[in-house]
Amino acid sequence: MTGYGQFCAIARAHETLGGRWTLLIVRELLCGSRRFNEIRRGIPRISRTMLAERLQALTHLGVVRHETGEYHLTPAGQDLMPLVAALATWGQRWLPRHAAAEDLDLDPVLIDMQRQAHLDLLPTTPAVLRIALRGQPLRFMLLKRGEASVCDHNPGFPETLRLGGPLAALVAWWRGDVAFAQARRMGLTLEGPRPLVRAWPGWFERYRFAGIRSEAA
Amino acid sequence: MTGYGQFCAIARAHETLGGRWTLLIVRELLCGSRRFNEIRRGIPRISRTMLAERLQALTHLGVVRHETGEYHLTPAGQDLMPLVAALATWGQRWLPRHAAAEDLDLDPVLIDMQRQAHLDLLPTTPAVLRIALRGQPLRFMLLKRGEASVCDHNPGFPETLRLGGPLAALVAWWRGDVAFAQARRMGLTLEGPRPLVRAWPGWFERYRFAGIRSEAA
DNA sequence: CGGTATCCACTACGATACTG
DNA sequence: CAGTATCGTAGTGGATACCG
Repeated sequence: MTGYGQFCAIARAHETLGGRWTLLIVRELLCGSRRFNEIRRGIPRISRTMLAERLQALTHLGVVRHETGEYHLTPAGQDLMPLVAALATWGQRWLPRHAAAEDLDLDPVLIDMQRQAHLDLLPTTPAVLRIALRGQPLRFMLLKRGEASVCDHNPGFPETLRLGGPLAALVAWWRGDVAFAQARRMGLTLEGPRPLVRAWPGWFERYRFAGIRSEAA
Repeated sequence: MTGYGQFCAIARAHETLGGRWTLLIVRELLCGSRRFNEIRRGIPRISRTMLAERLQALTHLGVVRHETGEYHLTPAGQDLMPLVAALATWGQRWLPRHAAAEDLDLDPVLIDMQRQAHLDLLPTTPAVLRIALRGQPLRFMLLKRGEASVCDHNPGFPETLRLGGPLAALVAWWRGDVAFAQARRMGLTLEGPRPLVRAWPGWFERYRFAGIRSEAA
């Protein structure tokens, strides 16, 4: 017995979209990812098999279109934005903030930061941020006027800034749980020239849903 | 590997609420069900074990409160309404209407009809509707001013109306896919005194999301 | 890079029986 | 009525290896 046997659109939509990974893939596409491995970078724990399967299912459903190696949302897919936003809003509002900071991957955070950088506020002289968070892989972020990008290796410029400490502290700030100063009190370290360090948090518009107040007991 | 490893509230909310059955249980509670078996009547295919488990999980999450044998939504639970509505809206708009009429259970439809009856439009002299749809269990609906209820056996009044034909036709009307006249062309039959038959469809405010236009190709 | 094919482990789920 | 306990299975999804 696989179906719910219900006429109601809630059940039918859940049968269709409720599978593991599915809505995360939609989120990646809503955020602008287009290529197979680009999507994967935002969802590191999904297997290639699974991603391929889900993308095919979404294509058959009419949510995704696949042409010239790129995946795009159809109108039906774009219309999933309210649903995804409702999920995020509820989660920000009611899920406990402190927990869940365990067992997180770094890359999705960095990709989100890259997406949310104020490109026009970045410094004109390129700055490279070395990101060495406890227990996480080493990463670099290039920040210069008009461009923000993440790489595994230093792109060639001098490392002007160094970020260290626990990922949980970075996430707490990014997600809107605490101010940057408090994230530093949680162990996050940002080192480099004083003016750049002071300016750095302002270079980013935090997580899209960072503004939603927590109501969790 | 069970988690998504994502900081994002979408993933966290989905880990929490995305399991099979969970949102259907929330829907039942949002619609006003309170007792264990009352919830089950709206979700006939869930096992008792599963329902008990899910309710416990929801209680631990702070979405449901259990006292004096009744289940209630907490504020966090009531705040799931926008999410459930977004799911239903997307489903009504984009999922194919024709299909999915196979393999449906009758009872959830009848319960929804009972909930959506205009109690003040029902006739003052009680009318019993005998519901004998092809391949479905026999049911009765008592309709009288101020009360609508569903039972497995005739509650004692004469059967003034008889409903027959395929469940798919009833559902198509209820869900807003077709007008009542067209449902009859799909094989739905309603027999009884002419004035009651004519009035009957007007006694109900159809499915909550019946008004949402389908955009499906 | 962008997938597909195959295999295996696990666990989520349903059926059944039992309790207060 | 309102559950809990136990157990067997079907199906999901991850790992691995392989293609174009």
